[in-house]
Amino acid sequence: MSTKRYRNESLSSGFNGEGAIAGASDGAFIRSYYGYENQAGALGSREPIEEQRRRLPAFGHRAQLLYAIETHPVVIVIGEPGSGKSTQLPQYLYEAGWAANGKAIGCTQPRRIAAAMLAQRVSQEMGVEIGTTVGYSVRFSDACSPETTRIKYLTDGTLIRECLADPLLSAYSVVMVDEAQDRTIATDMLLALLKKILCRRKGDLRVVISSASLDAERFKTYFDACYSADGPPGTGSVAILSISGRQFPVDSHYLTKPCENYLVASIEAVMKIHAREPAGDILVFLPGKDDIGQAVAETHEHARRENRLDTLMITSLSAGLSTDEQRRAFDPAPPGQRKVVYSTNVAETSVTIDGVVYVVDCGFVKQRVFDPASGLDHLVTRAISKSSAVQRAGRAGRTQPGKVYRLYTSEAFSSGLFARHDVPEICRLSLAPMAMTLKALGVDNLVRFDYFQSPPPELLSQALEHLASLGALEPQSTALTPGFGLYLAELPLDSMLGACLLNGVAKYKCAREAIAAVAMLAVGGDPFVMPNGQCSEAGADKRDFMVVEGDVLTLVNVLIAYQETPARVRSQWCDLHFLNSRMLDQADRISRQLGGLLAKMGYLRELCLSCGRDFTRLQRCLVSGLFANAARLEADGTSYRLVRGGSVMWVHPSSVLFQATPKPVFVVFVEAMQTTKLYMRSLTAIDPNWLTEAAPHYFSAE
DNA sequence: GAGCACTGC
Repeated sequence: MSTKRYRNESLSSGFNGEGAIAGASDGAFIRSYYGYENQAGALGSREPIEEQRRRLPAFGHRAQLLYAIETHPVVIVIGEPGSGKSTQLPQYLYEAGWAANGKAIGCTQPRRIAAAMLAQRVSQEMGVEIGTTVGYSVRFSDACSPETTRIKYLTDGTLIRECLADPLLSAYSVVMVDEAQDRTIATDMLLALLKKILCRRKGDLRVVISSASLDAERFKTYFDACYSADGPPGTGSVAILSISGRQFPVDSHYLTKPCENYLVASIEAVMKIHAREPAGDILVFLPGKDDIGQAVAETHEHARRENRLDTLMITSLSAGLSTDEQRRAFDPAPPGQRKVVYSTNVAETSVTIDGVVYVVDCGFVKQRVFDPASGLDHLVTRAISKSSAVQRAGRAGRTQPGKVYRLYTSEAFSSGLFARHDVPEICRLSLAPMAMTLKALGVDNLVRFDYFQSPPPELLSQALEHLASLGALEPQSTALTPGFGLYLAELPLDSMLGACLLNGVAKYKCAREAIAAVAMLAVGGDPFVMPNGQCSEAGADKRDFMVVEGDVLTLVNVLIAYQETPARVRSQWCDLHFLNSRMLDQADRISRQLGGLLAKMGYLRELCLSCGRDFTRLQRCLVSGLFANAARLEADGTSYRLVRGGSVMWVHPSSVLFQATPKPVFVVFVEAMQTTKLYMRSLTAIDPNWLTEAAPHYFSAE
């Protein structure tokens, strides 16, 4: 490993190392969620809150920001992490009277946890109860009151939903779109909707776009175009502001020659840091859970052989872990020990781990991509972007100067192998949900819509064809069909699952089972836990719920049994049957939310209908939404072939049909996964006649 | 006989 001192320019530029103090920051704030607010965080500090607020970099820009927003309908704020932009800007606007007219200042976040935590933090800073002046609104949790809430944190998805009821967002005087560099589909949609709304509201709405990256010009160009048409010519519509962050310098170290195996290299790097570097925790970025598990085991083994096990605290972090399991990664190492956290991308933006001084970056990430030709999702491991590398490195400099060890050469990093930015979601995911929402908002022509970034035409046409095949679009006008299409757009579900649900309720009269099925599938994952040493007992319990019709019916059995268990003993019941109670609780909440939405759509009477033991009704209901994912057994008796498109597919080993012999001749699946083979997950055995019944047009050529 | 990155309404 090269020890040449190399300071990454994009990291050191604009970073304010000198004079930086540990105090209130976005990071300290997120950390407080895990209960560590007393460690150098703002909340436990003796310093009065007002004093802490004044020390934030954002405070020095207060007047400048307020002037900019007074004189410009759109302000773009480039803020480094730790600048205080997310917590302070809305407060400055509130203090300056932007909410005095009874309207609210909205601040959107891509993630629920960030919205809730920011609201928590800001309500404390302002000394008010959460849900009064300061509130938040995310799925399943609404701490807002329309009468009193003036600063409102919400996810961008929630604000888009609010657009459906209030297309001009008339309840807001200012909308701040935070973390715009993430470029989620929801953020992209919101930018486009806000541009339209700005033109209609004639100057009484302000938009603040807050982004960590430096491509402010792109945001400016997009919103400037809005004003060249019907506003005064020339400049004056969009202002750009830059707020430096609170970040210590991070020295970058590259490999002198490429490594063959990033897993081996990362463990070596950890052991070297541990042997040679002064105190400070190590954060290692790996692409997936399996890598992390292996790394934990091998690091353990290395440390044991070197007789240094008592000097290392080895932890892992990924989104799938329970809160208790995650907590260990945030626990401080005991005295005399150094903590190592092997993490997926969650640690890149979503959470901040205190005390990290060294970052090891393998240079890879797992990303979902959608193939419009087959209509299938794939999970691929690919090289990270340069901005992602900078973000990962920055994690080493939150509390003191740090070091990043990059497991690739500096030549490779400068080459085209690492893209400048990540491919935004609108260019790599299925656009069916976006297309439905835009249609529901009255956007007729999705091809000529003024996107922040235009999606690839093949993704857009695939989405429209897909929605048409489900019966959500009128054949000629491509408007949403009055009942089905509009309802589908209102459901917080993937379009295929939404179609299963609506047909299950209205057509197949099995609302109870249909709701249970889509709720379980929406949560995702495997409800059956296999504890070490108790695999045979756990396997026996799994068999109690298993049915030959496949995974989805098995999931329905599990959730209905859970729901029939009295609430106070559900958790013990789950332990007894080796089930993941967190997952079932989440599925139960989703099923209740869906029930409420269906009742509002006028299906109150149908809601209690059940198909009982008549499973075929539920199977036909599933086919009505999943027919595009139909596969037929090949002559070999194990592999399948997609009915439309012809890809060869395999039953995923997690499926209850994996061991079944003989296998069903026809199946529908919920998702495809490409790893060593193209696997089908969440299967249901079907009768091929149901395919033509559900979608005669779709299978007419067969 | 393999293994789910991460969000969100």
